[in-house]
Amino acid sequence: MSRRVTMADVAREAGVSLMTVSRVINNKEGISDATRRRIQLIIDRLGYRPSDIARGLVTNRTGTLGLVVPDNANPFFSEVARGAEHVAYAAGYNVFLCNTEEDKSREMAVMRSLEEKRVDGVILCSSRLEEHDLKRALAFHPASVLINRQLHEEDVGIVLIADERGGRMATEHLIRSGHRCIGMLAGPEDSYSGQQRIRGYRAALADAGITCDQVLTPPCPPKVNPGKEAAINLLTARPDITALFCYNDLVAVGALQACMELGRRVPDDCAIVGYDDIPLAVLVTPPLTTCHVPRYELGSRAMELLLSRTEHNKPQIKSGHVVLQPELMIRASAP
Amino acid sequence: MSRRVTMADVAREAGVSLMTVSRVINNKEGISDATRRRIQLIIDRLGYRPSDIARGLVTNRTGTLGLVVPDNANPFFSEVARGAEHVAYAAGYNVFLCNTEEDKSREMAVMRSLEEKRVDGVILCSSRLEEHDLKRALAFHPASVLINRQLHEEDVGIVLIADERGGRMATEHLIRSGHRCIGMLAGPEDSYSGQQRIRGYRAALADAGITCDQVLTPPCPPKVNPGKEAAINLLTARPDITALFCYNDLVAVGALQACMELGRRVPDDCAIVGYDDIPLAVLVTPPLTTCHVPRYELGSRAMELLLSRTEHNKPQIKSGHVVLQPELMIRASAP
DNA sequence: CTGTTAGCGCGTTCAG
DNA sequence: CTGAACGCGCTAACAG
Repeated sequence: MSRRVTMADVAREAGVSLMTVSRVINNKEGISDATRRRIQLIIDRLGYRPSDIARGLVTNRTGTLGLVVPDNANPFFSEVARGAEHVAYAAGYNVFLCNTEEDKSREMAVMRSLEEKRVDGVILCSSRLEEHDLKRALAFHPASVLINRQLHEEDVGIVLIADERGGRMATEHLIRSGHRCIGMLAGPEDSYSGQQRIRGYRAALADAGITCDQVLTPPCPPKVNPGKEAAINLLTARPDITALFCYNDLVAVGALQACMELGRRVPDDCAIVGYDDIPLAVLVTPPLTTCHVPRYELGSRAMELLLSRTEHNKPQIKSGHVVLQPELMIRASAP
Repeated sequence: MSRRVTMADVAREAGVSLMTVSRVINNKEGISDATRRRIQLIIDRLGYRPSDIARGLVTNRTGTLGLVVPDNANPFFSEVARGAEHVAYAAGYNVFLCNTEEDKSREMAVMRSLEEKRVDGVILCSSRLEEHDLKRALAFHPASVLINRQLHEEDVGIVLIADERGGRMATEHLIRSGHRCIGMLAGPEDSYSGQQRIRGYRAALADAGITCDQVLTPPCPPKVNPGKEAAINLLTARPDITALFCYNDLVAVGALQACMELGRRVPDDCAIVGYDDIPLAVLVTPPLTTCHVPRYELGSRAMELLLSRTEHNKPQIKSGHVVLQPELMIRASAP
């Protein structure tokens, strides 16, 4: 490929000025249909592609957004991403999907890189950053939305799951089934949603007059194998536990495997409740009782919020604060 | 936020010229350590971020690459993406992860959008495009690599799985176990890897002296539910089938569910073999016999190839053609 | 309806 | 070791 076709090439070929070509490209008014068609033909023939780079330099907008998630391989986040991307594409935006791999310093690095790319806005999902760093990371972005993370700050949209309520529902379900010694595999300690779920868990126990025990809520990375390990440790240390509430479905699947390995039958010897309701939840044996979370909607709502903050012609979405409700799905792992 | 901090602001503040600042940013030689440190300090204090947009306009490089996959929610592709992104990040690149949702027109649209973003190169994974469209789509990109897709064209890197061999291994395993009527849920008809896997399947049957039957290889979208439907249809139409070879593990899980619904026990009444060996394969009951594919490596090798074609200082990787080997993992669904 | 002028923020010359 | 001028490809604002 010799040299890229530029607007000037098209203009010369058509015998018009740059502006005329520019107007055709951007579908602006004030061009006769005849010239418009003629120029479009030349554009197609030459294979001209407008440069978003050059355009971005002058308009100060890139048509690009950032979406930062802890782990793209987790079906929870890939579905959130689907929701967000769908809305973004429909509005003509592209999105950088960035993985932090549950790592704070990578999260900071990613945010900086997105700044340098001059994205028009960012969605930060389940950020693990401390408040100070988070504010700094957001400050230089033209618009931003948080998912699964609270922050007291004007100018940032927030989309949350009612996780305390979810944690409470899950735990109450286990209590109603007669369980009195309920452990929780609590997920990452710096996860906001994890903290909320624990609150719900504790509140439910307290309401039932069951004394809480710190030992019963060990943290763990939110994946299958760490969940399995944590479950083995907890169930070995505390054989009196008859039920486990898990930070998410991946951890719950790990717990399932742990029970199998320990010779504990699910749900008879140990009931298990997950969180998220990812597709995997109904594919394992027994199927997981879990808190359903509207994952796609989490992403799409966040993106709508972001776009409304980005495109000033659109009516700003009234509330910058959306709370979505979880729903308990009762299946065989904790009937 | 009032106005972005620019290089000029830094230069003015430091009492030096733009060039001096530029040299510091890009770690170029010919700056005294003293000034370098002094300017770095000012950069940090002002929160200056170099604009990749402006830089891209002059250098003609964006530090951005495209990665196009059919379905980001499929664990196979998310792992390929992990491999590719890991290599890209290590080399200082960002990547646009783009979903086509198994749709050809979206695939074309995505490729065009990537052109306009002026990415430095593209990896196209499991492209469904016809040869003509594919060549056109690649032509305007400075560098490109194909995964799971053959194409006779100089200047494009290719990373493949030996899928014909994989299909053969899977089928031979079933034949060795005594099966004589083996169906195949063949996946998308326009998938190159699907076509290769069918070839392997047919070759194995032919070698064993088993007559092939077109009816036994219905295509289906590569997901759980379509796989389930296809399996129900096939097993209902041909109850004499005692084994199914599936395009991928998602389809195989669908087949598993179909068998459960039809009251067929796996593997006794119907053996099932999948493909890919995604994490889910060992989580379902019974665990799937499947062809393991080095998914992460598929992505990382492809990205290495792409970078070697993008960065002219690096030694070009000799062969632009990499073939990775699958490996049969024998588990309970087809012992 | 179409063209002209100016500059977006930076890196690449080439001179000091 | 440092700086001044120029242009990357495009659009905004204003003329005609």
